[in-house]
Amino acid sequence: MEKYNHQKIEEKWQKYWEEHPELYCADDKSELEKQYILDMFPYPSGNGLHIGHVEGYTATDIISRYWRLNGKNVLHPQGWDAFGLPAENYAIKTKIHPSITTQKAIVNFKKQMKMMGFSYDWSREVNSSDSDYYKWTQWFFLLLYKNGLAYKKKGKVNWCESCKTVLANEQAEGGICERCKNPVEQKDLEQWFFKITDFIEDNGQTSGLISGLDKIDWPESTKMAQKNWIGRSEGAEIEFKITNYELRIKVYTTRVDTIFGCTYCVVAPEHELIKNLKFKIKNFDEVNNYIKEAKKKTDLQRMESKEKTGVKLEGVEAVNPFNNEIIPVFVADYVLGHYGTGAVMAVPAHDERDFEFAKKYDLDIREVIKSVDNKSFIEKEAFINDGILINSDEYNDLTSAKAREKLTQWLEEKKIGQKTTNYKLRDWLVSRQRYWGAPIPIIYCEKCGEVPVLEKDLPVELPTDVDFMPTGESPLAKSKKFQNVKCPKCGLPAKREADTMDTFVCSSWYYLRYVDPKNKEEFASKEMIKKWLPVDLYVGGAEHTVLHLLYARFFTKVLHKFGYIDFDEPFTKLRHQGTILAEDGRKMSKSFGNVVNPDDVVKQYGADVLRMFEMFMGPLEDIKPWNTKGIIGIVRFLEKVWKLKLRIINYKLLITNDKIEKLLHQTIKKVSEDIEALKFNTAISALMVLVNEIEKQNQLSITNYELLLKLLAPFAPHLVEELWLQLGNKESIFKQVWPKYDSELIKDETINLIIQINGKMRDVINVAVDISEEEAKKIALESEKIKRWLENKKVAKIIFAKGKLVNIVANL
RNA sequence: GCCCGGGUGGUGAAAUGGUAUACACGAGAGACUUAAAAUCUCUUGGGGGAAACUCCGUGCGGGUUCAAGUCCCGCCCCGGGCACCA
Repeated sequence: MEKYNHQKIEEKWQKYWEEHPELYCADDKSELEKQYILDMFPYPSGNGLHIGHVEGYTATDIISRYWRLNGKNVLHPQGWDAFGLPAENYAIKTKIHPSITTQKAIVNFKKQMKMMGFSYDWSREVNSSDSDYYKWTQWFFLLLYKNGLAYKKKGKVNWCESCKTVLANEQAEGGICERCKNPVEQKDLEQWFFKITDFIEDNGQTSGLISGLDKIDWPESTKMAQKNWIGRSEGAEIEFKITNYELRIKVYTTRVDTIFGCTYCVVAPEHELIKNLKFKIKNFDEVNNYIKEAKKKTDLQRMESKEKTGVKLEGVEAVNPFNNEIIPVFVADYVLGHYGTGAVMAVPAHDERDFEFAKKYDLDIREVIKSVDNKSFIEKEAFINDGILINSDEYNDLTSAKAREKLTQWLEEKKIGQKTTNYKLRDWLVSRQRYWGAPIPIIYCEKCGEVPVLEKDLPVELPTDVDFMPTGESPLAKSKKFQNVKCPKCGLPAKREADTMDTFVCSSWYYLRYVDPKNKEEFASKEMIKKWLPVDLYVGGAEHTVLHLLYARFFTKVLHKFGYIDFDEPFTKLRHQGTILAEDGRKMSKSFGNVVNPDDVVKQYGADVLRMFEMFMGPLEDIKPWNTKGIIGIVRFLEKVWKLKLRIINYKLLITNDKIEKLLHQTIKKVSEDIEALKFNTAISALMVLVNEIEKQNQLSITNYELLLKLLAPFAPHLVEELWLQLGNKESIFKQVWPKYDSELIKDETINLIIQINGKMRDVINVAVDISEEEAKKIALESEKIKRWLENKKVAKIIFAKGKLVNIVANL
């Protein structure tokens, strides 16, 4: 018998599959039940596919193959998230146009995916940098624009000096640029935003970004991360009068119940009150200096030192509306300008930050909430929990919750405040001063102002003749041909918007395009949307928890609201593949020199081995370290399967082997259930148990061997195709039907009945599976071992768990 | 600090409240071989014992239960997310 030669076999079958697209292409016309299995489309980097891609893509490939064998009409596409900063940065370094490097990377990625045997429907391939694709990205921009959901606004935005562009908040987490890891600065710039905040709560018939999470099957951690990022908080806005003046300070608080403990107010450095009260502030120079210094700080610097600083606004005083007390006002950068009202009422006794500030500047600390157990540590720290009100006039003795309700009611009656909900989530900044992205389809006319490009004029093509070196100016502004156009409204000379869109805009809708990728009239036809969407299973890395996954949900909700689609959550079920660490336990990184390259592993062991090894390492979602030594286990397993052929005998000559039959059917059940639950590691171990058992027999029927091959097919497609052919079959194994187990056959006739004494196992007796309670107890007590254990003991009671055990409770 | 996960052999890991450690790696012993590799067989949680057998054992301390890796309470440690959001 020929040796198992993975290189030869894998090459052969990859060629065969290429020639037989009907084996894996989704069928738009089929009446069969659909399954849409989606991977997060990769950014085609020059480094090629890495081991982490292989993990997620293998999981979806197994599922896709499994559902096809189960008679489902499976849509399993792949494409390229091709725009973006890395390609452009690389282009800047090498002076090669990003379209060329990207195209090269795509060719390599695709080759590697085929090398892995992934069964993608390549007829639906999309590339976000193709004008056929970004035409629709621009169309979505216009849809948002026309509905008031895309707008231009001047304000403080994140600026990355190294990437020379603005960034969305989600891409500047922790004050660091998501791409280049340099600190982000704040700049005052006019930029384009998408109104994602309109969709936080339910919007008409469309579920909101918060409540929509309740109806989808996503990892709890991902849902929580999104909720935290949205950061909903309920509180109240309250107006504080300023003495001897008409202006008022509006503050936001979630703790109205602590208002009798408010001993000062604080406004953020950028608060307009300071400008408006310039003439009243006696120490304006000092205040102004403080503001200038505060503005200079990056978010990162602000975070590094949480030391509270601030300056009192001399000559300005506020009045607490509840007790008419006159209190000082400070400017301090621990209050954020963009959140709430940009001003707070400070209650040092019950807020950590106010406490710190009050201690530093020696301000009054007044206790107004006592804990239920009456303990007070106010000398050392703030008491921030809810409790019972004290020192609060007629509100004394109320609980915090009740007090909030009553105090807010009073504010609303007096019209000096109201209940308010605030969110941390801000609108999505989508414009970028970079070249390699989809141009924003807006034209500026001196007469008509901001004018959207007409739909019939889409796409606005990205010019190829532009110097893409970044300067902070949008590179597109350098192309006269691109910029100088006629106004679509009045026909007079006008200028195009020169910014491009954030790549996350492109990836917010790509899963819609796969259902109808060639459509020239619409982003996808209603019919195809209805047929395929939403996505049944989405697998990708956890790093997209608040970026792509939030944006994609937002887009879906917009399309739902305007009647383009009839679902408002794009991904019914989501799973993240856990990071595969390097052998040394660190992250794989070029700089550590510990990167495992799939090409090398495939060359040495084969794609089937790599696929199965990654699935066998542990649960899909767990973080797992790579261990080259372990690969040999899978190699041995596949070689065993290969060699089993030698044991085949014609079934007519075979005396049926009940033990193998039974185990085989138990394995069918186990593998089917495990695949559906994405528990590939235990599915593989079940296959190993089966093969180990078959090996112990010296003969194997063709039928049983074929069943084994079918079970293994989703995991090791190349090997099984070859063995299937060698058995004399003419058609691909993937035209077969997934085996069904015989529920009668897998039933056990006898079981090992566990006999416990006080919960500890003392004997095991083989009995009929349906043994009665009476009989079981009798057998248990008759056991010699048990008798010995029960000497000098009294049996108090006997527990019987049907089909499992007998537990004798005994004492002295 | 807050919010999620998670802690089981030498290692990756299994286990609807019911035999803890399946499967795999590694290690040890043996078979085959002049030898090695490969392959095959056996052993492999720890302690005690010649053995039969027995005691201990799922991060720590309590609890619920006939029975806890699994459920509850309080800690410790590790990983991840958010972080001056009032």
